[in-house]
Amino acid sequence: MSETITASTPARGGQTRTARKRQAILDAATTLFLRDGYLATSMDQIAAAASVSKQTVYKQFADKQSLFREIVTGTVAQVSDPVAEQVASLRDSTDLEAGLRGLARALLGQVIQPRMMQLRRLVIGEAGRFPELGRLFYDSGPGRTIAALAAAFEGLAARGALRLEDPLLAAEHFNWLVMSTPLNRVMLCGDAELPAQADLDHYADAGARAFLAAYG
Amino acid sequence: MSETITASTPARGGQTRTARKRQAILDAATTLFLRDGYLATSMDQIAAAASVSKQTVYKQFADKQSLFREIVTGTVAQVSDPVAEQVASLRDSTDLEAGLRGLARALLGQVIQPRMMQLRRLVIGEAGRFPELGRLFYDSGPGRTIAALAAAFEGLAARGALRLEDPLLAAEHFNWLVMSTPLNRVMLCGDAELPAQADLDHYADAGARAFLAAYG
Amino acid sequence: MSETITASTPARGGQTRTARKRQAILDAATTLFLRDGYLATSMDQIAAAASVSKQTVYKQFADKQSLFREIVTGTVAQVSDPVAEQVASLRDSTDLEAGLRGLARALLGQVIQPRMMQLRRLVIGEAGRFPELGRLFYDSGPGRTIAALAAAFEGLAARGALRLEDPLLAAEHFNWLVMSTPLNRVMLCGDAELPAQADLDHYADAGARAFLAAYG
Amino acid sequence: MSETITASTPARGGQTRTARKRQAILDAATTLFLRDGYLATSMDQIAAAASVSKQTVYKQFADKQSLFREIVTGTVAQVSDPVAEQVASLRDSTDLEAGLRGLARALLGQVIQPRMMQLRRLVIGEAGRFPELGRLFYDSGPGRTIAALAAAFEGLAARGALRLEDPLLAAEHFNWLVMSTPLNRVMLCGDAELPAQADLDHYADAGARAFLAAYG
DNA sequence: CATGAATGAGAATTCATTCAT
DNA sequence: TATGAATGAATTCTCATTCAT
Repeated sequence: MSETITASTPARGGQTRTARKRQAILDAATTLFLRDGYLATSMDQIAAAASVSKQTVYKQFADKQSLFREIVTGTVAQVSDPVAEQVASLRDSTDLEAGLRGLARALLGQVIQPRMMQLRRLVIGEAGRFPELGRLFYDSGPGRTIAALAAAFEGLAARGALRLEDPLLAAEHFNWLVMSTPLNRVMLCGDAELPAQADLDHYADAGARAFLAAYG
Repeated sequence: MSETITASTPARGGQTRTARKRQAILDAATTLFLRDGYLATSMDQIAAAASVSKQTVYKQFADKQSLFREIVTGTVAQVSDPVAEQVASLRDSTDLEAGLRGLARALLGQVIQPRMMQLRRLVIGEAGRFPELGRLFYDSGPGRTIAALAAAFEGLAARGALRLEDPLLAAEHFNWLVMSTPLNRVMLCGDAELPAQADLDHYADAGARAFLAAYG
Repeated sequence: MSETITASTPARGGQTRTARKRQAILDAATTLFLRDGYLATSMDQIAAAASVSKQTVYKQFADKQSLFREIVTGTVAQVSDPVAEQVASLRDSTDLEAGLRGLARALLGQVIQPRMMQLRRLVIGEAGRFPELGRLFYDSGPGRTIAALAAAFEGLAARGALRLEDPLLAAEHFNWLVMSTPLNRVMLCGDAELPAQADLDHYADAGARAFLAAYG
Repeated sequence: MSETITASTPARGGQTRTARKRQAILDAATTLFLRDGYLATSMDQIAAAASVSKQTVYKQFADKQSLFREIVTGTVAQVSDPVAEQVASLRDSTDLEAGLRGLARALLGQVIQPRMMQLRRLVIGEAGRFPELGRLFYDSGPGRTIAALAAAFEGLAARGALRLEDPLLAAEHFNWLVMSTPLNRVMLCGDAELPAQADLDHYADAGARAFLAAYG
């Protein structure tokens, strides 16, 4: 018997047609939700942007809230991963100042990405409607980074490379010294205000330097 | 200014009836916008909450956007005032550490108020729709505080009480060292996460201490 | 001061404009719900039939269910009243057979009205969605009639005019002897099957006669 | 009739796969239509409940109305059969009272079954949309029973066992004396109101007794 | 032949805004 | 002037039915 190609033909990219459509919906919805917010984005828009019928959207996602939650959860997960490794590499750094400066630049670079800033604005703006997403964002974003920093700092303090009593507090201080200034400016004044790379580096370096002056 | 005599009886509080209704609308709209956001608040709700007909709302405010802008502008103005004085008083403080600690507590106390946090979330969430409000908030909030701090720090540096090259940068560092930790936590995790007063003081003190360790 | 005619001008029929519109909505909705059922009647249809905007409908009635409940409750009330009096007059009737026959005709006449039959069908058909309406209908319709009959029969039995042990049971028997035949036929076969007045009288008389044969 | 050989393997129960699917659809649709009504049941639900694709449903049944008609017709047929025999057996009964009482209990037992009550509610509720189903139900249900009763009663009257002029009328009276009370209560107040078996027997006995008192 | 997608419409409900009274 | 009604469109979600794969 010849091999019949049936129903779910696994076409482009090894994905079934359904999975491809699902991905198109997720992509479209991500773009729209991040740009316009939850209420200002309609399911019609999403379906149109994904070149998919509304039915298909509703067959894949129970309702608008589910879709939104999935979008935010997924986007958070995408961005929260790479941070931890960078923090961990701090322990082995021989030149602490250089290590902190590099880390500062990396962290700030992560956080200041347009996509990341939109997500932050979105989550903050919808904190009333979706409180669990705010907490999720905190835990996988700042919370996670700070926890990793605290662990690293504790190690450095044990080696005498840092002088500190409360590693968590020091981690908070480092984190926000490095990124609060550009973060808040961009968050409130828009991506138009996004500083040039040189300025970002300057903020990062200055934050690392101030941290070392206080805890070095 | 001469008192305008209108058809309306100038009753309670020396305000004309029209002015009183206008105020009722503003109050109601402030509460609702801050709680539910721009899109989720309807003109019907506002009129009902102000015990006023919808027509009256439209007579006083051209449209929803105007009303929203006025609300945000007004609320921003209310809160941004008292900060400057407190910063200015830093110059005359004999005990710098105590002065900074007091200032830190005061600033954080201002910023962490529920009303203030709601406003911040609202402005950030609507940054896409009302970019000018984001900038306004920044300029009358963090921007203004930081500018005042920079001026004060410059004076202290001139007196040799602080060691710094870039007063604006130092001001940024002080500001965010003091409030970033609780601010971000509450902003994302909700007012439920609002720390107790003792914890707030601790954050403020720790921020001031770290600042002094770096710049003192 | 001249008497100003303000806002709610009490116009036609002593009703305010709002009340008049409300009544128009109720009338239209009654007709449509009775004719087409709950699900097959749309709020658009109702608004159109009442020559009223959909907004006006929703301002008067919270939602479709509320409107439906009000319709059914109101229609039930309209029809359930006149029965009791007729039953009560039975006690004073000197000619029991004539009295019962008259009562039978009256009861059947009430129940068999098209409006009443539609209501019955509607309530039965929606018993799943609105169980409370089924009970309401029962209590104000058959239940009430039967209770009144039972009371009357008890009196007659005390006078020796009827021979019975369980007045409630006798009341049930009388009621259904009189109306089950035409009621069930019309309910299932439609108003097209509605018997002529002479046939109705015949059913009523035959029911009363059978009742007397059993309980006389 | 020759057994058709199709592409499908004639598996379980000697039924072809197609026939099995058809049956699954009918079962699922029966359950859903009886429980939720015509409009509130969607073809999607039916397909899902039958574990069959929607296309398969439409391959077997032209449209929703056809499927509904088939459901109701079939369910009516299932239940209407056993009644006739029981009625017929009345002729040979030596003890008329016992025979009537037994028949009354049997009839009521048939009619009061939950499945039967759901069907009755469904047919009544959809009488507007599907008038032919109401008539069908009447003819195969009450109509058929009453006709059989009339025939039996005529025989008994000829034997002098009953005293009656209009056998059809007597049949109607017997039928409704026996079941109207519980039937109407359950139909309107829901299956929650379903009387216990003892109560049902009591209604049946009382109905038979009243009938005998009138016609014996 | 059967699965998922598409269609095209229609449901309930809400909105910002503007007339009429 | 201020109230209720109207407008007209948009929202989320569902439906019966039909293609395409």
